[in-house]
Amino acid sequence: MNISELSKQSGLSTPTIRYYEQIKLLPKAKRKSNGYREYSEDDLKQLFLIQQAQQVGFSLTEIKAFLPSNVSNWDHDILINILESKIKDIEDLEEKLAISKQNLRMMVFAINNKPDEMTCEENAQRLLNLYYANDKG
Amino acid sequence: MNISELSKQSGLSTPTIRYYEQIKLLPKAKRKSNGYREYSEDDLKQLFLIQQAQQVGFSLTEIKAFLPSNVSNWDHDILINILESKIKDIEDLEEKLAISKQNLRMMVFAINNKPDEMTCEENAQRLLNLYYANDKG
DNA sequence: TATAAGTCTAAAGTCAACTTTAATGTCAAG
DNA sequence: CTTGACATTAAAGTTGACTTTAGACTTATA
Repeated sequence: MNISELSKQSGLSTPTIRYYEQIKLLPKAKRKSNGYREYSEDDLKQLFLIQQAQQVGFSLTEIKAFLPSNVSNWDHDILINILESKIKDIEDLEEKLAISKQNLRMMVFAINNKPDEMTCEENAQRLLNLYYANDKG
Repeated sequence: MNISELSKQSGLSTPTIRYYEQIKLLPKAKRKSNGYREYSEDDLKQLFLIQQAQQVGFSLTEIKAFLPSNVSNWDHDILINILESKIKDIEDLEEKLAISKQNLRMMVFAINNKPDEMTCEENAQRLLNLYYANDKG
């Protein structure tokens, strides 16, 4: 498929795809006789994989290290180590997310239950304190 | 406390703290007679809160909207809506994280169980396919 | 066959979130 | 009373991840 088709299917703009090739996040694309890039389903898979990794907070540089072409050059134990450290990163982030979610829920609760005689300003301060009480204790 | 003390306690550099004031993520700091900024424990709390929000993927612009001073100006229902949409964002991200974690675990497993007669290149391709089998089905 | 839509490259521009620089002022220790 | 650590500002520079621009070539449509 041409680049615009890959763009449609992947949800990435064509300049982004060319940019990924430029920074070697994608291998140099095969070219047709007219010089146009030609892509396969595998390229599409790669792009989905990249997007997924990006969404969970990995930088393009980090992702680069995980491309199969790179992965195959690696020492088994080092690779396992890196993978497990990524799993740990994710678990750390999951914890932070859980805390933040709980804080947000508490804010919703606090706002819904603001005592009538309290001004908005006072309530705001009260929220910040609640937030912190939860955060630290 | 002075800016360097706040820097130490918060883990943010002094230029970053000044930068946050500049973009109004922090209120204009009180000044001592000599012009030095003076901070309190509340400022430290704010910085922790900002860092926490940042870690779970909110931009500084988004965070700005949640500072108590801004929050107090808001319409109750809109505020609740925003908070709940943030909770949803977090839940979406949690799902993605779970998938990525599972994928990483599967890669670890696959690497540990690579058939002896397979080359690294072949194994890499096999991993990508495994990754995708999991991803889509 | 002209015109629009798609492709190419290289280079410049953008935006967020900082950091660095430069030039200057203040304070604490010897 | 000077030296060194800390403070101030405004402005420029950096990095990551793209997007936009400009000029040229190719392909599909009216």
